[in-house]
Amino acid sequence: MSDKQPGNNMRSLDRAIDVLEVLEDAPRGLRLTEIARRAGLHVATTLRILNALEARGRVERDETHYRAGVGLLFGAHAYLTTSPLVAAARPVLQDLASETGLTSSVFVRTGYSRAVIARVEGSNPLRYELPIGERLPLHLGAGKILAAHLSDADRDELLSRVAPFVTAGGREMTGEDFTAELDEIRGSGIAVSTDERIIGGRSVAAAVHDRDGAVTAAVQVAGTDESVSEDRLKALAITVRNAADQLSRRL
Amino acid sequence: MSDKQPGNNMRSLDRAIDVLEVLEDAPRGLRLTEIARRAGLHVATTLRILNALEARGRVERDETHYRAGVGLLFGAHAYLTTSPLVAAARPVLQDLASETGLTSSVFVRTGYSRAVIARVEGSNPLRYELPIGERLPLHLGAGKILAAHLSDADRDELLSRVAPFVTAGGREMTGEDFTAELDEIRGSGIAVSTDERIIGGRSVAAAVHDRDGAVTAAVQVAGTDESVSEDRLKALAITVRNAADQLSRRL
DNA sequence: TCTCTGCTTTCATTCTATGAAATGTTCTGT
DNA sequence: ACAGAACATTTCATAGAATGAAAGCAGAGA
Repeated sequence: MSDKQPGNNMRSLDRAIDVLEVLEDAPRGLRLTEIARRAGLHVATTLRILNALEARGRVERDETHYRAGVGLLFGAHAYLTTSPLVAAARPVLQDLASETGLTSSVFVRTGYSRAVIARVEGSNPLRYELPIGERLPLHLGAGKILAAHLSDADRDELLSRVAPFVTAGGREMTGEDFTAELDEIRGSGIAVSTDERIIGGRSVAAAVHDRDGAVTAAVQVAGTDESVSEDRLKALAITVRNAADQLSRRL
Repeated sequence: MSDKQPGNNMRSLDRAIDVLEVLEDAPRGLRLTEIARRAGLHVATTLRILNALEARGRVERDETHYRAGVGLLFGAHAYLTTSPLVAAARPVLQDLASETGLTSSVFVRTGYSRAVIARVEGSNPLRYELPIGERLPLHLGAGKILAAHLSDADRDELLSRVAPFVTAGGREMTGEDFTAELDEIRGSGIAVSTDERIIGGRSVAAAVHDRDGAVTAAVQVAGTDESVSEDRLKALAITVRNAADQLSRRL
């Protein structure tokens, strides 16, 4: 899961997080052996970690399977209520959604993934389920605008993890293709994606900068390829960039 | 924070969770020394834990303060999408809310607190903010129905932590009062609360049992003391109990 | 400038965390 | 029903991670 980064002490804690990440990425419960395999840990070690986490409500189990526990809710709640970014994002998304009629979201990068941290549904709210906290790829959709501003080392690491890949729409991308696209995105400041993560879906995203100019988040509008039609793209690009800039200013 | 339970290995992991819990309970960022103080740990230890957590996105910091990190969202998402209880609760709450017009919730106990794991707003949705994952007391409101079914040891531990206490409405409760009320609640299977956690608020709650008969969750309807009027209580008690039983059967 | 408070680093020691292996348990297929 | 495999748990000796004291820094305030 995570490469052994030299200089990082606290091995058992680090491994516990490995275990948690395995659980977080699984759509259903997993057995001990499988968790150990995916986390790259010894079974005995994995068991001890799971027991410790279970004792604290961070993990739940039935007879045979382990899954995420209720205790994990507290952390998310704390993040959503204390993060200045989340607080700043809400009103911006509200405006963006009512102006465009599209579902508007803010993403943040963590490691080599991203997470939705705030979302306002557009006029036709597709699904009820709130996707906050879903782990999404950094190389597809709005993730690209975040990927485009990675350091060289981080970008290479990302490439080595995902490239080459195929989008949901069937487009094949090599590492070179992807790097080139990221350069383009960085130039224009806008990432447009069609059929990348979901077929029939299209999105427009722009980067949010913190006070130091570092890219910390992305603002996105998304919809079907009909609601985000080709001839709206130019206008949407401007709108989304404005929203992103507005959010940047609020930080 | 957590008593040293003998036989629990994985000390550093356990302490890391102590640190996380401190952060989760803080309405805003905290300084290193303060976190160490609240968690009952040495500053150096606390710092190492925070660094390890920060490296994994579980904690964020600005110049001086630490707070919960984005990485914590993933766990909550995983819990909400994989927990059978959450899945079973949703339709039951939907029915309950439309039948009563009241905000309907399911709570789960973790340690000596509880968490909202599912909620459907009633006819007058008070607040936009989604409270899923909020840590709430076990001795007030719907928490009582969970407290009423604790083991003797756990109940004593809870008492030692909170009793004596005063409700939001100003009622003073000693440990004996509280124990007596819990006995009553256990007998009737229903917990009614007025002005306990919030002034002007009233709720009715019933217990959910798993296959083994253990109490695993609580179903609650809540509103103002006007919307949950005295003369509705009898009918609501039956409705809520039915909902709880229905949920029990789905597990 | 000096002092106080809080943060970070260093270091020797201890005892936690570790993995191999043995033991116990639950599936699977015949 | 049985044998064999796969999985889960416990035990144990050892390595080295985690620990806390103390020293070294940095920043705030007087």
